[in-house]
Amino acid sequence: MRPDLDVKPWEIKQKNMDKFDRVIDSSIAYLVGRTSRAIIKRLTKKFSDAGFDVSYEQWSILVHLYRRDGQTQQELSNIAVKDKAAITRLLNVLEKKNIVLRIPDRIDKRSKLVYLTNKAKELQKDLISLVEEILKEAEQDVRHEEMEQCRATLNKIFLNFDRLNH
Amino acid sequence: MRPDLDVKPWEIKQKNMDKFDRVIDSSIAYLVGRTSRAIIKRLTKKFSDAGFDVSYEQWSILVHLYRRDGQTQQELSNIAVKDKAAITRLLNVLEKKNIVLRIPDRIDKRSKLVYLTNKAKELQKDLISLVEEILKEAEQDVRHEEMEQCRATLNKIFLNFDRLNH
DNA sequence: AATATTTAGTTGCACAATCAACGTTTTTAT
DNA sequence: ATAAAAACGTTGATTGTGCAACTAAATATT
Repeated sequence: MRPDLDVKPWEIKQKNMDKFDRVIDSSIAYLVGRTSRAIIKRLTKKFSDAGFDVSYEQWSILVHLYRRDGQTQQELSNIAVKDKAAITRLLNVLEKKNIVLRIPDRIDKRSKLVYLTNKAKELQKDLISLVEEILKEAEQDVRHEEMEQCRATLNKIFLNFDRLNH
Repeated sequence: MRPDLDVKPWEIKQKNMDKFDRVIDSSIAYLVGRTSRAIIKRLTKKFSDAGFDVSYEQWSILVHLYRRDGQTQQELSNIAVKDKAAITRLLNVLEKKNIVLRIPDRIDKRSKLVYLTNKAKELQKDLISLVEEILKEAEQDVRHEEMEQCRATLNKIFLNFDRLNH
């Protein structure tokens, strides 16, 4: 019984309770991770229930193109904070679905410019509506100022790590 | 040039700038997503630089076992907010690395109880130190109250979606 | 001008996440 | 007591991610 174990779990719990509180529950890493996954799950379901064959990850590229299309893959990689290889593959999928197209840049032949198709523009209104619904859902019981403050803090934390990651 | 495109990007930008601000930059989904990825990247590097062959995902299970081992896979799935299939596979890896072991529950024969090995306990102190360093890094320029508030808000948001996801 | 370095994008590899389907065991309902 | 429903864990299929190595093109160095 309880092989390979010389300390009982409740003893560990006693000794390190405060430490674990800091490292787990109250850890910002845990909180942002599970919140992120919960949002992804919700968005995935909303899109799919509404009959749109667009994954969260595809949306996360698409939304930056709705803001401004004709960006290079590198720019998309930076703004979406994803590896450029991930961008390549997401664009492969989006291109196969006829939602974007890649045009080689005439000036800098290394680059490709990514444009939205008409199909993407047909989707735009509906997808954005769904996402706005989701943002409303997120804000239940959260005052406007509180949300603003949370965004600001998350931004600081992101920048702290982003600096260290480069 | 600019094929399949009847609206210029700067026109889109003009028309919908406020909408995109809401849907992208200031969107909680975007912020938690990129923050989560930045933290994972940092932790992955810290662990690997320190010579520990433990991924972020493996750590995210391990930490809950450090708090209390002998939990079922279902319990781990709930607390880590991951699909039980994901837990199965992460435990396969951790078991192969001799960090955990699964013991069938004598009472409920459907369940398996997951225990830490001595090797896991040897890692414990070092891994937790590294994570505490990371949490410190996150808090640069963030006042204690501010971080508390952010955690509280994230918790609310998570619960809002968690409710909808079930 | 020739060479070295950097940059953009792609591919292979290893890893992880979710969903659905399945076998086994337990619990609930009839 | 038996049958139906639910719960636990595993597996297969599909999708997405990051790192490192690579090709082609642009920029910097000398």
